[in-house]
Amino acid sequence: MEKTYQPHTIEQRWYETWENNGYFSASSDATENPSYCIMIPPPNVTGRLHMGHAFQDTIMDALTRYHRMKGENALWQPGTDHAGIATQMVVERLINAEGKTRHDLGREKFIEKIWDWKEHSGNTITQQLRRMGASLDWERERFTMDDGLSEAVKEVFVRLYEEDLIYRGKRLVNWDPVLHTAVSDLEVISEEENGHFWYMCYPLSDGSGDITVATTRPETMLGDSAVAVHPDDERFQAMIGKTIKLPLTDREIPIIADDYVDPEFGTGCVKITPAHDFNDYEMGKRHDLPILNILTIDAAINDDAPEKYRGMDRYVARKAIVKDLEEAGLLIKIEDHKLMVPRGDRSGAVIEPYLTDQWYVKVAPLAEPAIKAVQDGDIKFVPDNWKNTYYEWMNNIEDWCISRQIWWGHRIPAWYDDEGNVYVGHDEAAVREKHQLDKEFVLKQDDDVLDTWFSSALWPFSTLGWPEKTAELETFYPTNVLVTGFDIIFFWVARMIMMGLKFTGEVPFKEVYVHGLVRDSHGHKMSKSKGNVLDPIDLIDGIELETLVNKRTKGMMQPQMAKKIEKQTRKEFKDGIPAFGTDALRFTFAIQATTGRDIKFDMGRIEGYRNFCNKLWNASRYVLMNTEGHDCGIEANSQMDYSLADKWIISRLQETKKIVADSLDTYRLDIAAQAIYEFTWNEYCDWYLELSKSVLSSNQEDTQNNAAKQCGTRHTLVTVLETLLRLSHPIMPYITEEIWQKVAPLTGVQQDTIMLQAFPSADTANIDNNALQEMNWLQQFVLGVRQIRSGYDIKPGKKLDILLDNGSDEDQQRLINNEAMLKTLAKLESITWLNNSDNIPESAIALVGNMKILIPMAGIIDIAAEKERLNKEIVYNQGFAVKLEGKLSNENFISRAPENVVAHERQKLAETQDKLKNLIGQLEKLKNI
RNA sequence: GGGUGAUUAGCUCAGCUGGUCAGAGCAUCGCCCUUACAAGGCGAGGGUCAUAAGUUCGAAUCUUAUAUCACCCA
Repeated sequence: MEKTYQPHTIEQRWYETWENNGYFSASSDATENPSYCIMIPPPNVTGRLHMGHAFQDTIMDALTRYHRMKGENALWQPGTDHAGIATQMVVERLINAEGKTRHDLGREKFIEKIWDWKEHSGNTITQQLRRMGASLDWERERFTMDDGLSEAVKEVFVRLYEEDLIYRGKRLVNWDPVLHTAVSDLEVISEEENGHFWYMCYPLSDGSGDITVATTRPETMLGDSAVAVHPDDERFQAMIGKTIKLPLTDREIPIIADDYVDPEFGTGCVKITPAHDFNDYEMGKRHDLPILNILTIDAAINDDAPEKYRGMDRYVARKAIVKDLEEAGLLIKIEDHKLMVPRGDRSGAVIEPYLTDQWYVKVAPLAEPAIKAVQDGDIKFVPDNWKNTYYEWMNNIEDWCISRQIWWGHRIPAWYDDEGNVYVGHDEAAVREKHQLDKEFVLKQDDDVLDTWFSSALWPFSTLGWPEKTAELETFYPTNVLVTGFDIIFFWVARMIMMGLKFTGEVPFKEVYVHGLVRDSHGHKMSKSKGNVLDPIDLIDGIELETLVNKRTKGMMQPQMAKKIEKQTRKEFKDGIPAFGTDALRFTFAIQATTGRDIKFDMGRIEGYRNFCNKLWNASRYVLMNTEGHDCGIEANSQMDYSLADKWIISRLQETKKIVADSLDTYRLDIAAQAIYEFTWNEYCDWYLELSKSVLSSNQEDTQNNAAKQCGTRHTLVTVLETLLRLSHPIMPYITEEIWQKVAPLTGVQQDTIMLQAFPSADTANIDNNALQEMNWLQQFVLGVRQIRSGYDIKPGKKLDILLDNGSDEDQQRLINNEAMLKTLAKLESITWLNNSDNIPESAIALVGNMKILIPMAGIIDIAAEKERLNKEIVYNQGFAVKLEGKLSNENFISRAPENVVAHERQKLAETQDKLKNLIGQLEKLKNI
């Protein structure tokens, strides 16, 4: 083995081996072992792996590998979604570069181009998933535009339509005036921007006065249907019911009262534009106001507006209208104002609430059983309180706009005749047959496609072959757990639950594990525009500073930010990013997978866990160096004798196994990773390996006895390591496989891969409480000597002669058992029990229980310093004793606290008092010198 | 305006079915290149658990209020 851990030399090789040997494959046979299934939240086919994916995939892979090792028939289902708008834009850009538009090509040719693109460049992310070590069953990879999944989409659409759960209607949607399509709330990013408040004067029709309204969008006044005031607002009581002569138009609009209006905000009077604002739309419906659309699909003023403004872009019109109002003396003032501006995440254009014909899913009837499934516990959220968020949304759910005005996606299976009648069916032939329309009868299919989330909502069962009754559905549905971020509980999780229940009669998954969102080390969201994005692949492979700067600053939406980002990047990553390897990255994610909402990704941590990988690597090197070519206790005639250290580490291993398994079962990957870290470093490496050196280097006369001890130690070294590797494999697949290949044969196991070995299970019979206690004694002993050694700058290499006093029979026996180990670890030349008659030399003292460890001072220890050290120790213990005494002298404590707690406190006090007695005695002795 | 969550060592976070004068990693300080590992070893320092009341024999942990921050919804 190499002297240091080199991740890149092992990772790629093992992944190929695993994939090529079909180790990721699940069986479709339902009668086999219990099944375990996780659906990957399908990444966008145009996407690249980001930190959120890497985090989420680490969790899913760890769970999948864990269950696979437990012998379950584990399927982690891979696939991607077709990401309607994003994909269309990617390919459109390519065509634009050739000087053409998609309209030059036509719909069919353009879609062919997209498929071409998908074939050749659409799989970046699936390759990146492989770099993460993800054990997805690639033979089952699906795509939301596959034939099978498209079949499922059609089936669902038709059935929902036939049950009146899909309808076509004219409603306000989020409209992207650049892309010319409706977009979902998820695709609209609202951010605060600088704007203005325009105060406009609206004269009353009867000439009795006027009213001032404040608005952030003056151009929408052309579509005003009313002015609203709060019904209790005394200032405007007299005006309610009167009308206004709307400036710049020839319309009259009413003044209405509605308690939605906030009298404190602005002037207390709100202009109402039902066609161009979601709140106004609702108010318009309440008051039966006319809905006047004044914009075109490009967000220019349309022909229903006064002639003067027709054809003007919304912002040009804004200027013109403000100017005209000013000239008419109707503009009161302009104030600076910060407001939330909604922009399309793809186009960057300001989104318009816009009145269009769209297809909708009537959600309320579907939501009811979906709410009940969670209430009844058929689906559990982890952490549990996310169900509140779920209920909150489900109880206030609105109909779902599912149509999009783009070309790439599932085309809506609806046809129109010349009179505009609509026919819905699986395909045109089915429609003709059902409605008995003959061949000559002209039908035209709806141009729109379905929202990508519509097909994603079917993902848990469409990937398994639904609507066919497949073996896969039988075997893996309902799936076990959905792993997802809380940001899409509404958009995706809820919809999968509704669709799953509706079409399969069962929940799509039994649990929803909701994890946090990965942020930068300051807690900021990672975004291209902030220039704080980390690419997981760069953390795995490393990246030069210049390349990183380049990557972060090129192709920015706001190029003026580039300088700042460059500076910040150069400061934070002076030497670029070193290659940490996949396992270190995965471990970092796992140990941070707490129940919190944010994961702040700190470079210090990944570096620390890379070091942990190196530690494991080198510990393994040590084990191999000391076991290869020796009897490790797997021969039939091996004689083995276990030392205290052997029994102790085996006991601790059982406890660790239990914690890891329990934690994985409850989605606490952080606790599992922490337990692995602590066991490996603080127990196996720091104590056990050091103790083993004492046994393996010993040259006792009793050769047979000695051989049995060494054999016991070698056996423990390899078996504990082998178990630890299996225990760690779900989180760190590569390094564990690499080492396991070398270690497993020494335990008598010859197998192709660690992936398919049994996950370790705790055996409580192997927990030796005596060994745990005795080991604690040994550790206290060693620690006591080391503290004195360090306190007096005694060279680590200097071997000490120490004296023991005041020991019990047990202490004496323990010394006999472990003398060799103590000498090795504490670097001791000799250990001698004092007799009463002995002359006690001036010494530094350490206590193990009541036993005193004395290190004679002759020349090495300063008396004044030792006095000071003792004093400090005494003060500390006195403080502790006072606190305990206070507690124990409290009547209420004695009478009300449980007996075992009281007993425990009494015992602590007794121990502390003993300790004080010994320390004070020692101090007195030194004072007398 | 409504809701949810957070506030613990310089930094990043555990601990929260109340009971070892509060734990880890990183960072800091001291000694050490001891043949598994300097990406290391040994030892040390560092916190009135946001604030204030309350419940209790006992509160980081439960209740209420306040402050600050974050996110979601309107």
